[in-house]
Amino acid sequence: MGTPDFAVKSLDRIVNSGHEICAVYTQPDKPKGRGHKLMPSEVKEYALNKGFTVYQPLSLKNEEEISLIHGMSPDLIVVAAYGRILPKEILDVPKYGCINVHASILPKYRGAAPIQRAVIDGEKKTGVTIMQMAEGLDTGDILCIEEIEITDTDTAGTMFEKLGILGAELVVKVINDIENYRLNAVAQNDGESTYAAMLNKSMTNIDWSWDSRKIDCLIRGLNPFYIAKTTVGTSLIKIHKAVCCEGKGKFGEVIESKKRLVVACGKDTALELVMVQGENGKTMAAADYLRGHPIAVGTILGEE
RNA sequence: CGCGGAGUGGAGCAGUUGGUAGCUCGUCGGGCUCAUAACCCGAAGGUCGUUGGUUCAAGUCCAGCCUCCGCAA
Repeated sequence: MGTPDFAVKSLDRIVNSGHEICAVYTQPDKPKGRGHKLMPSEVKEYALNKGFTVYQPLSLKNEEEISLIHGMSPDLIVVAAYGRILPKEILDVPKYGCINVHASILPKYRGAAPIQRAVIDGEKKTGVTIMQMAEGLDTGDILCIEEIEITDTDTAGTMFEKLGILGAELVVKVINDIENYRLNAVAQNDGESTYAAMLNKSMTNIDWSWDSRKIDCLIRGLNPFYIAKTTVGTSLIKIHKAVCCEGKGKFGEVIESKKRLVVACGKDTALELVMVQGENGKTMAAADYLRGHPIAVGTILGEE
């Protein structure tokens, strides 16, 4: 059970390691993209390609769905970024229960956006946890954890990729020796848990009073799901990529705008904007942007 | 039928009420300088996304198509 590319990676590894797949569950097709066309999830595309049976129920909390799964009598259900709650009746169906591939070092960053939140918070490392699923949200016993570094240039996008691969390897390892891992499961310390709430658009406006590191982490943690933005006069500008650098000035003040575009931030730090995108434009290097949209030194960003 | 924007020399943009296509940067040549991503002089480079239409005349107006992008999910 899963939906995005992150889940495809695990599914693919499971398939390739010779396990039998009785069915693949994914979210229903949703209208997406320009024109509001109905688009299948990445998992669905992969599964159909491989010829698996695909189910896309709106909810699993009803008799029909539960008995359908019962009928398949699976040994194990593997869930990765599925985005639906499994009722207890389903958790209890498989011989080995349900396991989940979660992209954080539990009990930290339980919830919907663990990868993005870890990058935004400036964490130095994150990881993948394979856990036995319980009724609470990401509260089950831990079967296996592997950590991975977050570098200064990682974005939520690159971490998704890395963690997806790591998760796929790890989940196969656990499945192959499931009985042993179950015996050595460790309960989570609920007192240390934190919750990674979903991202929303109100976070995308850059607050230039923050120090540049914090702003950079926000930019990288949102990318590519959202792109952080600010304003130049009355027009919007999105910032795809930035890097911390030397300099000081008023919050949001442009202190260099010839070859490089540098903005002063809080605590006497500064941020060089590297890849930007103007309104209705495509994303481009800051120097390219400046040729067609000159910005005077001293301009304050984020103010109308 | 979800809404909206854009396609102009290598790059990024401008082009007003239709009438010789401009700007910043880059490139090439020359000059100046101890020196430079600096400065000065000069040059090359565009069938204005595509097809058709209106017109004496279309980058500019109209219709279709292609490509890209934002909102929304």
